[in-house]
Amino acid sequence: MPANGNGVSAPSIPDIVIGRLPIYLRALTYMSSEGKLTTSSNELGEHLGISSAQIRKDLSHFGEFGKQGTGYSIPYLVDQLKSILNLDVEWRVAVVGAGFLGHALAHYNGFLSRGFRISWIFDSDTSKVGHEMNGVIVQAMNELEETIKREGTQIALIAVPASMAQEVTDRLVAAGVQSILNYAPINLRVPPNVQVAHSDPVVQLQHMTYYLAQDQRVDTRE
Amino acid sequence: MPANGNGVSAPSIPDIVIGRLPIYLRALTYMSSEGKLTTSSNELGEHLGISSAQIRKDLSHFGEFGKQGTGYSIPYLVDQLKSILNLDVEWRVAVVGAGFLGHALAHYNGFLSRGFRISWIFDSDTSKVGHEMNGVIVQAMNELEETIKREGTQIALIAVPASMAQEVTDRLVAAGVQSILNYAPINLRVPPNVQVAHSDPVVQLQHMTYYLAQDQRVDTRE
DNA sequence: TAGATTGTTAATCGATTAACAATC
DNA sequence: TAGATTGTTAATCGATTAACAATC
Repeated sequence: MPANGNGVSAPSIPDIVIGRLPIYLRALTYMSSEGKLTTSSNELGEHLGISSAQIRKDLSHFGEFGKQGTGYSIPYLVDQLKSILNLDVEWRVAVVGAGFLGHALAHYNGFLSRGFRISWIFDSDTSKVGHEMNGVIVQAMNELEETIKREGTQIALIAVPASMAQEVTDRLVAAGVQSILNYAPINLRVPPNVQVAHSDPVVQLQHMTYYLAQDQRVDTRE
Repeated sequence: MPANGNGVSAPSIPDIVIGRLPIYLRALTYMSSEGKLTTSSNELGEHLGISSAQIRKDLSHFGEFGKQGTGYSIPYLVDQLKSILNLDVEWRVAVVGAGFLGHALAHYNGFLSRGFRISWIFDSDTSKVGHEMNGVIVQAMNELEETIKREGTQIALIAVPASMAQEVTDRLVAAGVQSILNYAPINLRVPPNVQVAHSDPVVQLQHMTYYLAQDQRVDTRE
């Protein structure tokens, strides 16, 4: 679901293709860190468990990035993918909720190296407000709207309890946030111009338990 | 990708359908907590932004759970979905890595109410070993194999740095783990009989930035 | 040059949707 | 009974794959 709501019809690229580009970028960055300078659609596909045809088809939506006979220059393709994904500048991100999860997000090193900086943290608990988390001062919830509007914040991570998540969402959206990564296990209602992604580990685990044989489980009877 | 590797051909149900069942279950549980007793494919679809036809088709793979004219009993459908997903007993889960993320996972309340219990935590940092995290004692990494084998652990969460994730995976798989939820931002290699799910917030954010207008971003030049 | 690999086309495959008879 | 909604079929839509001419 593109959910970009910009109303642009035209040769729109399938959202499922967009969703694979960050995976390609991650794999190429990894290859680069291993010292590799070139790769082929076949090699990249084997690394990811994806067919080489799919990789070539996906990339062909955006241009011609390879060379017959030799494949792709990794640094060049990394640059191109970053540009396509609007990662040529750093995105500043707000975190709402300074509990265990907010804490983990604030300290996660993986954001900065891949285009994102946790720049604001909000929490309703006054005992947390004013304290620093990895260089960011926790702000009170009543400062949320003013800060988001003033700074033009477009991206927020929701790390509050499920019971608060919709209310927080409504406030973020009203203040101008365009993209939300939601860690609360509920379905958020947002206007069509706002993007929401979900992170719910239980959904992922429940998907996997379908394939796990019952007879191998720990028997909790007595 | 089913990746269940059990080699069973037959009237296998599409993996994409399996992946939606936990979403349905979550929404139905939410409706139930709101006091609702019945729903229709139309109402559930509106709640989730999915067509009613898709919901009926998905459920039809497993049986007939509704009544013409009145729809679905929520408690009954919840029970059925839990049974299909093998959630009628509690799954015990191991966490590898007791950093900020491992800490957040150990303290997350959402697991227990939805079928999973964090029962073991491992870390290589000897200063963490022996300390309690939400009722679980952190064990040393060299106890991993023995514990996993003895307890028959089938599910593990990987919350270690990317540089350690493949090695940890290999050890988990060798010890008998069948399903892995990986929080490290690298592609794990596993045998075909082992399931891997990824949780990488940066991948989700990069997907969304594709749709964010460049001219609205904060300009970091100057 | 010979070998390798791209970008693209057409064919295949699979998933979603629309429609409706059945029936509560 | 009349209205509502299911489960299912067939049609549509979209995504993946196989194949290959072009060319590095």
